[in-house]
Amino acid sequence: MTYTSSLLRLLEERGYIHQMTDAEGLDALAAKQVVPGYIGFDATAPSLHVGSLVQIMLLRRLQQAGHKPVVLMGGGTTRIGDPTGRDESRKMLSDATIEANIASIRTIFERFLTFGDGPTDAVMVNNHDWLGTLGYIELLQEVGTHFTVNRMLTFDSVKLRLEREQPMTFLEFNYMILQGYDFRHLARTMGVRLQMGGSDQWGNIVNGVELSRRMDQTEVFGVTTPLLTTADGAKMGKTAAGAVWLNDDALPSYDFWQYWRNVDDRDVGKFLRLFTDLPLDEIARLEALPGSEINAAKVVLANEVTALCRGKEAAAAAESTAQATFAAGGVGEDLPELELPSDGLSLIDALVGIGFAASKGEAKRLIAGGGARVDGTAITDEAHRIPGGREVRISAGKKKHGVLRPA
RNA sequence: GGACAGGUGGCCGAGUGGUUAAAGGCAGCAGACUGUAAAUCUGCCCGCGCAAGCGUACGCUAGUUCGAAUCUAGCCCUGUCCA
Repeated sequence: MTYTSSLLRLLEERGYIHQMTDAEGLDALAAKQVVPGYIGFDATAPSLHVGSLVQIMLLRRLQQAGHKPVVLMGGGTTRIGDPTGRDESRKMLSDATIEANIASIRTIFERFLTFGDGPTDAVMVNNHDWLGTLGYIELLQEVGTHFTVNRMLTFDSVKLRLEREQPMTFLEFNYMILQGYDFRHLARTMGVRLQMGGSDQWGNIVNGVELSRRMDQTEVFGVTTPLLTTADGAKMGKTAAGAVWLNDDALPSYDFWQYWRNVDDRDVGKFLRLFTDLPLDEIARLEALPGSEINAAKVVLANEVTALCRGKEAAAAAESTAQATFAAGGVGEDLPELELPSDGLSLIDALVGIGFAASKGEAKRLIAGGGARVDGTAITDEAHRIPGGREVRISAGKKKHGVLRPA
Protein backbone atom coordinates (compact mmCIF):
# COMPACT_ATOMS: atom_id res chain seq x y z
CA MET A 1 0.00 0.00 0.00
CA THR A 2 1.06 3.58 -0.50
CA TYR A 3 1.35 5.70 2.59
CA THR A 4 0.62 9.38 2.84
CA SER A 5 2.86 10.02 5.83
CA SER A 6 6.57 10.50 5.23
CA LEU A 7 7.23 8.36 8.29
CA LEU A 8 5.66 5.19 7.01
CA ARG A 9 6.99 5.75 3.52
CA LEU A 10 10.49 6.04 4.92
CA LEU A 11 10.15 2.97 7.09
CA GLU A 12 8.57 0.95 4.32
CA GLU A 13 11.12 1.71 1.62
CA ARG A 14 14.04 1.02 3.93
CA GLY A 15 12.72 -2.31 5.11
CA TYR A 16 11.89 -1.68 8.74
CA ILE A 17 8.31 -2.87 8.80
CA HIS A 18 7.31 -6.39 9.70
CA GLN A 19 3.90 -5.96 11.34
CA MET A 20 1.68 -3.04 12.26
CA THR A 21 -1.36 -2.94 14.47
CA ASP A 22 -3.27 -0.42 12.37
CA ALA A 23 -1.38 0.82 9.35
CA GLU A 24 -4.03 3.22 8.09
CA GLY A 25 -4.67 4.72 11.48
CA LEU A 26 -0.98 5.30 12.12
CA ASP A 27 -0.44 6.67 8.64
CA ALA A 28 -3.21 9.19 9.13
CA LEU A 29 -1.92 10.21 12.54
CA ALA A 30 1.67 10.60 11.39
CA ALA A 31 0.50 12.72 8.44
CA LYS A 32 -1.16 15.28 10.63
CA GLN A 33 0.80 15.54 13.88
CA VAL A 34 4.08 14.85 15.61
CA VAL A 35 3.93 11.28 16.87
CA PRO A 36 5.95 10.49 19.95
CA GLY A 37 7.08 6.90 19.63
CA TYR A 38 9.14 4.71 21.89
CA ILE A 39 11.21 1.58 21.95
CA GLY A 40 12.23 -0.24 25.09
CA PHE A 41 15.81 -1.33 25.75
CA ASP A 42 17.28 -3.62 28.33
CA ALA A 43 19.85 -2.44 30.81
CA THR A 44 21.50 -5.80 31.36
CA ALA A 45 24.89 -4.74 29.99
CA PRO A 46 26.85 -1.49 29.83
CA SER A 47 26.53 -1.44 26.06
CA LEU A 48 23.98 -2.43 23.46
CA HIS A 49 25.16 -4.54 20.57
CA VAL A 50 24.50 -4.74 16.89
CA GLY A 51 21.33 -6.71 17.55
CA SER A 52 19.74 -3.51 18.87
CA LEU A 53 20.94 -1.34 16.05
CA VAL A 54 17.78 -1.75 13.97
CA GLN A 55 15.77 -0.42 16.86
CA ILE A 56 18.13 2.49 17.39
CA MET A 57 18.00 3.35 13.71
CA LEU A 58 14.24 3.13 13.85
CA LEU A 59 14.18 5.89 16.44
CA ARG A 60 16.54 7.87 14.27
CA ARG A 61 14.22 7.48 11.30
CA LEU A 62 11.32 8.58 13.46
CA GLN A 63 13.17 11.77 14.26
CA GLN A 64 14.24 12.24 10.65
CA ALA A 65 10.59 12.08 9.64
CA GLY A 66 9.77 14.85 12.07
CA HIS A 67 8.54 12.91 15.04
CA LYS A 68 9.63 12.50 18.62
CA PRO A 69 11.73 9.51 19.71
CA VAL A 70 11.42 8.28 23.26
CA VAL A 71 14.06 5.89 24.51
CA LEU A 72 12.68 3.73 27.25
CA MET A 73 15.32 2.16 29.44
CA GLY A 74 14.07 -0.92 31.21
CA GLY A 75 15.53 -0.07 34.58
CA GLY A 76 12.49 -1.60 36.21
CA THR A 77 11.88 -4.52 33.88
CA THR A 78 15.55 -5.44 33.85
CA ARG A 79 15.07 -6.27 37.48
CA ILE A 80 12.67 -8.96 36.32
CA GLY A 81 14.08 -10.25 33.07
CA ASP A 82 12.31 -10.63 29.77
CA PRO A 83 11.47 -14.29 29.22
CA THR A 84 11.12 -13.80 25.48
CA GLY A 85 13.44 -16.05 23.54
CA ARG A 86 15.18 -17.37 26.57
CA ASP A 87 15.26 -20.82 27.98
CA GLU A 88 16.58 -19.86 31.30
CA SER A 89 15.73 -17.27 33.83
CA ARG A 90 17.97 -14.29 33.85
CA LYS A 91 20.23 -13.37 36.69
CA MET A 92 19.19 -10.44 38.79
CA LEU A 93 21.33 -7.31 38.66
CA SER A 94 21.99 -4.86 41.42
CA ASP A 95 20.43 -1.41 41.26
CA ALA A 96 23.83 0.26 41.01
CA THR A 97 24.81 -1.93 38.06
CA ILE A 98 21.60 -1.14 36.24
CA GLU A 99 22.02 2.59 36.76
CA ALA A 100 25.60 2.47 35.50
CA ASN A 101 24.51 0.47 32.48
CA ILE A 102 21.86 3.00 31.60
CA ALA A 103 24.33 5.87 31.80
CA SER A 104 26.72 4.04 29.53
CA ILE A 105 24.06 3.11 27.01
CA ARG A 106 22.87 6.69 26.85
CA THR A 107 26.12 7.71 25.20
CA ILE A 108 25.25 5.53 22.21
CA PHE A 109 21.88 7.13 21.74
CA GLU A 110 23.41 10.56 21.83
CA ARG A 111 25.19 9.71 18.62
CA PHE A 112 22.05 8.65 16.82
CA LEU A 113 19.47 11.05 18.18
CA THR A 114 19.20 14.72 19.03
CA PHE A 115 18.17 15.07 22.63
CA GLY A 116 16.56 18.16 24.11
CA ASP A 117 13.32 19.85 25.08
CA GLY A 118 11.96 20.66 21.65
CA PRO A 119 8.86 19.01 20.22
CA THR A 120 10.81 16.52 18.14
CA ASP A 121 13.82 16.19 20.41
CA ALA A 122 14.57 12.78 21.83
CA VAL A 123 14.10 11.99 25.49
CA MET A 124 15.16 9.06 27.59
CA VAL A 125 12.98 7.66 30.32
CA ASN A 126 13.41 4.84 32.80
CA ASN A 127 10.50 2.60 33.63
CA HIS A 128 11.85 2.06 37.11
CA ASP A 129 10.51 5.57 37.81
CA TRP A 130 6.94 4.38 37.60
CA LEU A 131 7.18 0.63 38.02
CA GLY A 132 9.26 1.02 41.15
CA THR A 133 6.52 2.87 42.96
CA LEU A 134 3.71 0.70 41.72
CA GLY A 135 2.26 -1.29 44.60
CA TYR A 136 1.40 -4.93 44.15
CA ILE A 137 -2.27 -4.54 45.04
CA GLU A 138 -2.48 -1.53 42.78
CA LEU A 139 -0.92 -3.50 39.97
CA LEU A 140 -3.34 -6.36 40.43
CA GLN A 141 -6.38 -4.14 40.63
CA GLU A 142 -5.59 -1.65 37.93
CA VAL A 143 -3.69 -3.65 35.42
CA GLY A 144 -4.18 -7.27 36.33
CA THR A 145 -7.90 -7.20 35.68
CA HIS A 146 -7.25 -6.48 32.02
CA PHE A 147 -5.20 -9.59 31.45
CA THR A 148 -6.55 -13.09 31.36
CA VAL A 149 -4.30 -15.97 32.15
CA ASN A 150 -5.90 -17.83 29.28
CA ARG A 151 -4.50 -15.32 26.87
CA MET A 152 -1.18 -14.92 28.58
CA LEU A 153 -0.62 -18.64 28.21
CA THR A 154 -1.02 -18.41 24.47
CA PHE A 155 1.93 -16.07 24.07
CA ASP A 156 4.94 -17.62 22.42
CA SER A 157 7.27 -16.49 25.15
CA VAL A 158 5.25 -18.52 27.63
CA LYS A 159 4.19 -21.34 25.37
CA LEU A 160 7.70 -22.15 24.21
CA ARG A 161 9.01 -22.27 27.71
CA LEU A 162 6.25 -24.64 28.75
CA GLU A 163 6.66 -26.84 25.70
CA ARG A 164 10.36 -27.17 26.25
CA GLU A 165 9.70 -28.00 29.86
CA GLN A 166 11.83 -25.13 31.00
CA PRO A 167 10.91 -23.31 34.16
CA MET A 168 9.15 -19.99 34.03
CA THR A 169 8.76 -18.14 37.26
CA PHE A 170 5.77 -16.07 38.20
CA LEU A 171 8.02 -13.05 38.23
CA GLU A 172 8.82 -13.50 34.57
CA PHE A 173 5.22 -14.28 33.79
CA ASN A 174 4.44 -10.75 34.94
CA TYR A 175 6.87 -9.21 32.51
CA MET A 176 4.31 -8.81 29.77
CA ILE A 177 1.94 -7.05 32.10
CA LEU A 178 4.56 -4.54 33.10
CA GLN A 179 5.62 -3.95 29.55
CA GLY A 180 2.04 -3.34 28.54
CA TYR A 181 1.73 -0.98 31.44
CA ASP A 182 4.79 0.96 30.24
CA PHE A 183 3.05 1.82 26.99
CA ARG A 184 -0.10 2.94 28.71
CA HIS A 185 1.89 5.02 31.19
CA LEU A 186 3.85 6.76 28.43
CA ALA A 187 0.68 7.32 26.45
CA ARG A 188 -0.95 8.99 29.42
CA THR A 189 1.91 11.06 30.72
CA MET A 190 3.78 11.96 27.53
CA GLY A 191 1.29 11.53 24.76
CA VAL A 192 3.23 8.64 23.25
CA ARG A 193 1.20 7.06 20.47
CA LEU A 194 3.53 4.48 19.01
CA GLN A 195 5.64 1.63 20.23
CA MET A 196 8.15 -0.07 18.00
CA GLY A 197 10.31 -3.10 18.54
CA GLY A 198 11.62 -6.36 17.15
CA SER A 199 9.17 -8.94 15.89
CA ASP A 200 9.64 -10.89 19.10
CA GLN A 201 8.06 -7.99 20.95
CA TRP A 202 4.82 -8.14 18.99
CA GLY A 203 2.88 -9.79 21.78
CA ASN A 204 4.09 -7.29 24.35
CA ILE A 205 3.29 -4.39 22.08
CA VAL A 206 -0.21 -5.62 21.36
CA ASN A 207 -0.79 -5.97 25.08
CA GLY A 208 0.11 -2.33 25.57
CA VAL A 209 -2.14 -1.23 22.73
CA GLU A 210 -5.06 -3.09 24.21
CA LEU A 211 -4.34 -1.92 27.72
CA SER A 212 -4.43 1.71 26.65
CA ARG A 213 -7.68 1.18 24.85
CA ARG A 214 -9.31 -0.59 27.77
CA MET A 215 -8.13 1.67 30.54
CA ASP A 216 -8.05 5.03 28.80
CA GLN A 217 -9.88 4.57 25.52
CA THR A 218 -6.73 5.84 23.84
CA GLU A 219 -5.81 4.62 20.37
CA VAL A 220 -2.11 3.81 20.20
CA PHE A 221 -0.12 1.94 17.58
CA GLY A 222 2.53 -0.70 17.26
CA VAL A 223 5.15 -1.46 14.63
CA THR A 224 7.61 -4.31 14.63
CA THR A 225 10.75 -4.83 12.57
CA PRO A 226 11.57 -8.10 10.86
CA LEU A 227 13.85 -10.40 12.77
CA LEU A 228 17.24 -9.57 11.42
CA THR A 229 19.39 -12.49 10.52
CA THR A 230 22.43 -12.62 8.35
CA ALA A 231 22.00 -14.32 5.01
CA ASP A 232 23.29 -17.61 6.34
CA GLY A 233 20.67 -17.63 9.04
CA ALA A 234 22.58 -16.62 12.12
CA LYS A 235 21.45 -13.93 14.46
CA MET A 236 23.19 -10.64 13.92
CA GLY A 237 25.92 -9.36 16.08
CA LYS A 238 27.66 -12.50 17.20
CA THR A 239 31.25 -13.26 16.37
CA ALA A 240 33.86 -15.54 17.81
CA ALA A 241 35.05 -12.79 20.08
CA GLY A 242 31.54 -12.27 21.39
CA ALA A 243 28.91 -9.68 20.74
CA VAL A 244 29.56 -6.74 18.45
CA TRP A 245 29.16 -3.94 20.95
CA LEU A 246 28.24 -0.42 20.00
CA ASN A 247 30.18 1.33 22.76
CA ASP A 248 33.78 1.94 21.82
CA ASP A 249 35.06 0.94 25.23
CA ALA A 250 33.50 -2.49 24.73
CA LEU A 251 34.83 -3.13 21.21
CA PRO A 252 37.64 -1.31 19.36
CA SER A 253 36.44 0.70 16.38
CA TYR A 254 38.73 -1.20 14.06
CA ASP A 255 37.00 -4.47 14.96
CA PHE A 256 33.63 -2.80 14.65
CA TRP A 257 34.54 -1.60 11.18
CA GLN A 258 35.79 -5.07 10.25
CA TYR A 259 32.47 -6.60 11.26
CA TRP A 260 30.69 -4.56 8.63
CA ARG A 261 33.44 -4.97 6.09
CA ASN A 262 32.98 -8.74 6.32
CA VAL A 263 29.23 -9.06 5.94
CA ASP A 264 27.81 -11.55 3.52
CA ASP A 265 27.40 -10.29 -0.07
CA ARG A 266 23.68 -10.88 0.11
CA ASP A 267 23.27 -8.65 3.14
CA VAL A 268 24.97 -5.53 1.81
CA GLY A 269 21.93 -3.82 0.30
CA LYS A 270 19.69 -4.62 3.22
CA PHE A 271 22.20 -3.33 5.72
CA LEU A 272 22.88 -0.16 3.76
CA ARG A 273 19.17 0.64 3.79
CA LEU A 274 18.72 -0.13 7.46
CA PHE A 275 21.91 1.17 8.98
CA THR A 276 23.02 4.12 6.89
CA ASP A 277 21.50 7.40 5.75
CA LEU A 278 22.66 6.97 2.17
CA PRO A 279 20.02 7.78 -0.45
CA LEU A 280 18.22 4.78 -1.88
CA ASP A 281 19.38 5.24 -5.45
CA GLU A 282 22.99 5.26 -4.26
CA ILE A 283 22.35 2.07 -2.31
CA ALA A 284 20.75 0.47 -5.35
CA ARG A 285 23.87 1.23 -7.33
CA LEU A 286 26.19 -0.16 -4.67
CA GLU A 287 24.37 -3.40 -4.08
CA ALA A 288 24.25 -4.09 -7.82
CA LEU A 289 28.04 -4.10 -8.13
CA PRO A 290 29.08 -7.39 -9.74
CA GLY A 291 31.47 -9.99 -8.40
CA SER A 292 34.30 -8.79 -6.24
CA GLU A 293 33.39 -5.16 -6.83
CA ILE A 294 30.77 -5.63 -4.14
CA ASN A 295 33.69 -5.19 -1.74
CA ALA A 296 33.57 -1.48 -2.47
CA ALA A 297 30.00 -1.44 -1.21
CA LYS A 298 31.09 -3.21 1.96
CA VAL A 299 33.72 -0.56 2.58
CA VAL A 300 31.06 2.11 2.20
CA LEU A 301 28.82 0.23 4.59
CA ALA A 302 31.60 -0.12 7.14
CA ASN A 303 32.51 3.56 6.86
CA GLU A 304 28.96 4.80 7.16
CA VAL A 305 27.96 2.65 10.10
CA THR A 306 31.21 3.23 11.96
CA ALA A 307 30.93 6.97 11.40
CA LEU A 308 27.41 6.98 12.79
CA CYS A 309 28.21 4.87 15.77
CA ARG A 310 31.81 5.81 16.56
CA GLY A 311 32.38 9.08 14.74
CA LYS A 312 33.95 10.04 11.43
CA GLU A 313 37.54 9.92 12.67
CA ALA A 314 37.15 6.40 13.98
CA ALA A 315 35.74 5.30 10.65
CA ALA A 316 38.53 6.95 8.70
CA ALA A 317 41.19 5.47 10.96
CA ALA A 318 39.72 2.01 10.64
CA GLU A 319 39.53 2.27 6.89
CA SER A 320 43.09 3.45 6.47
CA THR A 321 44.31 0.71 8.78
CA ALA A 322 42.41 -1.87 6.76
CA GLN A 323 43.82 -0.41 3.56
CA ALA A 324 47.38 -0.50 4.86
CA THR A 325 46.97 -3.96 6.33
CA PHE A 326 45.10 -5.86 3.67
CA ALA A 327 45.87 -4.09 0.42
CA ALA A 328 49.45 -3.04 1.09
CA GLY A 329 50.33 -5.87 3.48
CA GLY A 330 51.78 -3.35 5.88
CA VAL A 331 50.78 -2.14 9.27
CA GLY A 332 48.00 0.27 10.14
CA GLU A 333 47.93 2.32 13.28
CA ASP A 334 44.59 0.99 14.50
CA LEU A 335 45.79 -2.60 14.86
CA PRO A 336 46.09 -4.22 18.25
CA GLU A 337 49.58 -3.88 19.66
CA LEU A 338 51.82 -5.73 22.04
CA GLU A 339 55.13 -4.67 23.48
CA LEU A 340 58.08 -6.67 22.18
CA PRO A 341 60.82 -7.13 24.78
CA SER A 342 64.37 -6.47 23.61
CA ASP A 343 65.27 -10.16 24.00
CA GLY A 344 62.34 -11.26 21.86
CA LEU A 345 59.20 -13.21 22.54
CA SER A 346 58.00 -16.69 21.74
CA LEU A 347 55.39 -16.82 19.02
CA ILE A 348 53.02 -18.60 21.36
CA ASP A 349 53.26 -15.91 24.01
CA ALA A 350 52.85 -13.23 21.38
CA LEU A 351 49.64 -14.78 20.06
CA VAL A 352 48.20 -15.16 23.53
CA GLY A 353 49.41 -11.75 24.68
CA ILE A 354 47.81 -9.89 21.82
CA GLY A 355 44.57 -11.77 22.24
CA PHE A 356 44.54 -13.91 19.11
CA ALA A 357 44.52 -17.10 21.15
CA ALA A 358 42.78 -17.69 24.46
CA SER A 359 45.37 -20.13 25.77
CA LYS A 360 48.78 -21.44 24.90
CA GLY A 361 47.23 -24.66 23.69
CA GLU A 362 45.02 -22.72 21.31
CA ALA A 363 48.02 -20.77 20.07
CA LYS A 364 49.84 -24.03 19.40
CA ARG A 365 46.95 -25.43 17.45
CA LEU A 366 46.82 -22.25 15.44
CA ILE A 367 50.50 -22.60 14.59
CA ALA A 368 50.18 -26.30 13.82
CA GLY A 369 47.26 -25.54 11.53
CA GLY A 370 49.32 -23.06 9.54
CA GLY A 371 47.28 -20.06 10.63
CA ALA A 372 50.04 -18.11 12.34
CA ARG A 373 52.09 -15.63 10.36
CA VAL A 374 54.98 -13.38 11.20
CA ASP A 375 55.52 -10.54 8.76
CA GLY A 376 53.28 -12.38 6.34
CA THR A 377 55.16 -15.68 6.40
CA ALA A 378 53.42 -18.71 7.83
CA ILE A 379 55.28 -20.24 10.76
CA THR A 380 54.61 -23.86 11.63
CA ASP A 381 57.30 -24.28 14.26
CA GLU A 382 55.68 -24.11 17.67
CA ALA A 383 58.92 -23.11 19.34
CA HIS A 384 59.52 -20.17 17.02
CA ARG A 385 60.91 -17.09 18.72
CA ILE A 386 60.41 -13.59 17.49
CA PRO A 387 63.62 -11.56 17.88
CA GLY A 388 63.35 -8.21 19.61
CA GLY A 389 64.48 -4.80 18.47
CA ARG A 390 62.34 -4.45 15.40
CA GLU A 391 58.65 -3.87 14.68
CA VAL A 392 56.97 -7.12 13.68
CA ARG A 393 53.62 -7.78 12.09
CA ILE A 394 51.85 -10.81 13.48
CA SER A 395 48.72 -12.45 12.07
CA ALA A 396 46.28 -15.17 13.01
CA GLY A 397 44.43 -16.30 9.96
CA LYS A 398 43.79 -13.90 7.16
CA LYS A 399 41.84 -11.32 9.06
CA LYS A 400 43.37 -10.87 12.45
CA HIS A 401 46.48 -8.77 12.38
CA GLY A 402 48.51 -7.07 15.06
CA VAL A 403 51.79 -5.34 15.68
CA LEU A 404 54.63 -6.11 18.05
CA ARG A 405 56.49 -2.93 18.89
CA PRO A 406 59.90 -2.82 20.53
CA ALA A 407 59.72 -1.48 24.06
C1' G B 1 4.33 -33.38 51.30
C1' G B 2 4.05 -38.03 47.75
C1' A B 3 5.00 -40.76 42.97
C1' C B 4 7.66 -40.76 38.56
C1' A B 5 11.37 -38.66 35.15
C1' G B 6 15.74 -35.96 34.70
C1' G B 7 20.56 -32.75 35.74
C1' U B 8 27.01 -34.75 30.61
C1' G B 9 31.89 -30.21 27.44
C1' G B 10 29.48 -22.95 24.40
C1' C B 11 24.52 -25.42 22.87
C1' C B 12 21.88 -30.05 21.52
C1' G B 13 22.72 -35.03 22.62
C1' A B 14 25.08 -40.41 23.12
C1' G B 15 27.28 -43.09 26.86
C1' U B 16 25.04 -47.20 32.50
C1' G B 17 32.10 -50.06 35.99
C1' G B 18 38.00 -49.95 32.80
C1' U B 19 41.12 -48.95 25.81
C1' U B 20 36.24 -42.21 27.98
C1' A B 21 39.13 -35.73 27.85
C1' A B 22 33.92 -38.61 27.06
C1' A B 23 30.29 -40.77 20.16
C1' G B 24 27.46 -37.67 16.90
C1' G B 25 25.40 -32.90 15.50
C1' C B 26 25.44 -27.45 15.79
C1' A B 27 28.35 -23.24 16.76
C1' G B 28 33.57 -21.69 16.59
C1' C B 29 38.93 -21.52 14.79
C1' A B 30 42.58 -22.60 10.95
C1' G B 31 44.11 -24.43 5.91
C1' A B 32 42.85 -25.05 0.53
C1' C B 33 39.82 -22.46 -3.25
C1' U B 34 38.44 -17.05 -3.52
C1' G B 35 37.03 -11.27 -3.36
C1' U B 36 38.96 -9.71 4.11
C1' A B 37 32.05 -12.85 0.70
C1' A B 38 29.22 -17.52 0.09
C1' A B 39 29.39 -22.70 -0.94
C1' U B 40 32.63 -26.96 -0.78
C1' C B 41 36.70 -30.02 0.97
C1' U B 42 40.52 -30.82 5.01
C1' G B 43 42.39 -30.27 9.95
C1' C B 44 41.52 -28.49 14.91
C1' C B 45 38.27 -27.65 18.98
C1' C B 46 39.42 -28.18 28.53
C1' G B 47 44.05 -26.16 30.88
C1' C B 48 49.49 -26.54 31.90
C1' G B 49 54.10 -28.62 29.85
C1' C B 50 59.26 -28.84 24.42
C1' A B 51 58.00 -33.66 25.76
C1' A B 52 56.98 -38.48 28.37
C1' G B 53 53.27 -36.50 31.34
C1' C B 54 50.31 -33.78 34.88
C1' G B 55 45.90 -31.18 36.48
C1' U B 56 40.90 -30.40 36.11
C1' A B 57 35.72 -32.09 34.03
C1' C B 58 29.88 -35.49 33.42
C1' G B 59 24.46 -31.11 39.65
C1' C B 60 26.90 -31.25 45.11
C1' U B 61 28.95 -34.31 49.11
C1' A B 62 30.42 -38.78 51.15
C1' G B 63 31.11 -43.95 50.06
C1' U B 64 31.87 -49.02 47.37
C1' U B 65 35.90 -50.59 44.01
C1' C B 66 42.49 -51.95 41.82
C1' G B 67 39.40 -48.60 38.76
C1' A B 68 33.17 -44.60 38.56
C1' A B 69 30.08 -39.94 34.11
C1' U B 70 28.50 -44.99 34.94
C1' C B 71 27.12 -48.59 41.49
C1' U B 72 25.35 -46.85 46.84
C1' A B 73 23.63 -43.00 50.39
C1' G B 74 22.43 -38.06 51.58
C1' C B 75 21.66 -33.25 49.68
C1' C B 76 20.53 -29.37 45.87
C1' C B 77 17.96 -28.10 41.35
C1' U B 78 14.21 -28.94 37.25
C1' G B 79 9.91 -31.14 34.94
C1' U B 80 5.24 -34.12 34.96
C1' C B 81 1.33 -36.04 37.80
C1' C B 82 -1.07 -36.47 42.72
C1' A B 83 -2.24 -34.08 47.60
